Amino acid sequence: MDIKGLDDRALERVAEFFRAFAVPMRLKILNALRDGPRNVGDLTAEFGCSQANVSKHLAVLAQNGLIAKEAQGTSAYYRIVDPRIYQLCDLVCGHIGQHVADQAAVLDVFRGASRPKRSRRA
Amino acid sequence: MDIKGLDDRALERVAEFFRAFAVPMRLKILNALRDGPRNVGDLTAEFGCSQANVSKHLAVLAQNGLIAKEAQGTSAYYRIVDPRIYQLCDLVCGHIGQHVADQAAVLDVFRGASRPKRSRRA
DNA sequence: CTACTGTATTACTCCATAGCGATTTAGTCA
DNA sequence: TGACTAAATCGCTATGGAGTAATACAGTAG
Repeated sequence: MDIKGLDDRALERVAEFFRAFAVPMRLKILNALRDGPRNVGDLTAEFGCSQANVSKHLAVLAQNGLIAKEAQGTSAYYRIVDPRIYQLCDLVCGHIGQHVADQAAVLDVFRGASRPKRSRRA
Repeated sequence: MDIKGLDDRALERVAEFFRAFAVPMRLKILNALRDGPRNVGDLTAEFGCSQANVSKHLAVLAQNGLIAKEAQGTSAYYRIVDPRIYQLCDLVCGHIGQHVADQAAVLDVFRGASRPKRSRRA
């Protein structure tokens, strides 16, 4: 499954998937679901935002196959479908960490720090 | 490097990173850079959109540490910084493929198809 | 210097969507 | 049946950002 030869329609789908991760509140929700299913009221209380907001974000995540809903009485419990998504998040976090470190090194250069040495990067 | 304990500021940063991938045109650009550096004019011609648009997307990608710029005369060549980002894209493509397959299976169920058999997936 | 070329930036329009409050819908219990 | 609770949906505002054309800003050549 390779992104290389995808047509416009498929690329739009991939972009939509990334968009599901592109909102801090949704990342919070995914984090909260790490330790097991939660219902809408719980999450609303935890984040201190409106119930409508949480419900909508959950719908977006579900629509992208990231979480699944299970009704229990009047409650709706959501759970992570595939824990591998956390690997994806961690990959990104790692990359950002690296990027931030690089920027810090560049800043050091501008500030005249004599430590950089290994910034052989065009 | 784990997403679990990140504060709001860090989550905003992670979301921004995902946002860099959340536009089809930017995915196209990343695909185009797979086989080596390209300049702005080339990409503009290839995609048939405005040069301003390409330039702006390149700036966003560069700002997120995904690509790097190298000036050559009046031209600006951009290259992929870390090819591992394609692993990330492929992970996502795989997940989408799975998700689509699941949806197709569900559709089959609703259409009364008696072929599904192997959709053992909650 | 001027003319030319390739990029970046500006000013702008338009659309998608995050967020909220209010309402509707669905499930439960009396 | 009606009252209660939880979630989903609706109507709305405001903001972000993708796209464009036009302009500004290099670098190069003459």
